[in-house]
Amino acid sequence: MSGGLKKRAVEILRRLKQRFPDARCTLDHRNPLQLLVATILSAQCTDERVNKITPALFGRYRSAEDFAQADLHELEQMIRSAGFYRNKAKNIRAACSVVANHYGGRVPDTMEELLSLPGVGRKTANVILGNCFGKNEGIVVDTHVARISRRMGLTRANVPEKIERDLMAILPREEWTLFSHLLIALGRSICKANRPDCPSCPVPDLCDYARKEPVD
DNA sequence: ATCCCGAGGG
DNA sequence: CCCTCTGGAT
Repeated sequence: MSGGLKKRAVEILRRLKQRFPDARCTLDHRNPLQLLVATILSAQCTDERVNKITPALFGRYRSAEDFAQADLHELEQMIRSAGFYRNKAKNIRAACSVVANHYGGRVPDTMEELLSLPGVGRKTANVILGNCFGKNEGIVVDTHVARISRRMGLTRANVPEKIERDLMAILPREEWTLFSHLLIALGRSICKANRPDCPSCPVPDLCDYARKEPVD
């Protein structure tokens, strides 16, 4: 059973909150539309790079309709440095076109509606629901969350959907959004992909990886 | 070389 | 399950 696992997860959460009291969404945005665009841009690309692009982008395109009518080539050039720019430009324009034409210019606030937008998967939908609408419909599973959850023994799964389900089963729902931000903060600073700095980690005693891979 | 808050398609 | 799409930072 997962009774012990739940307690462990809650303790991990408690200590991470102490260590990263300011953990939050690091993508710059002022409204759901901007977060939608920024999140599409963030695929396989750091938030810092997305944040370098968005000021000019949001100055040039101010509404879903603006994005929907964007010249594809111009949009591509503006987001070039985020990588996958052709797909992303197409997805931004297509998603905003649906928002403009089918949702009256407002980004929808349900999982089902968000998933119906082209270029929006579970991950992007969770980011928007959690950070714009205060909803915990699921847990954002990015590469950090996936890697750390496995290292800590909170899941053994590899597929993001399965990892998400495992995490949802052991974490209090009201903490789902914060949990992602905390693990991402930990992943960027300490629990990195190649050389995790276990001695600096606030939860090495609760982590399978730290216990069997003692550093130095 | 490896990694970055992915999604869609085969 | 696999693959592709892309560029910049380290």
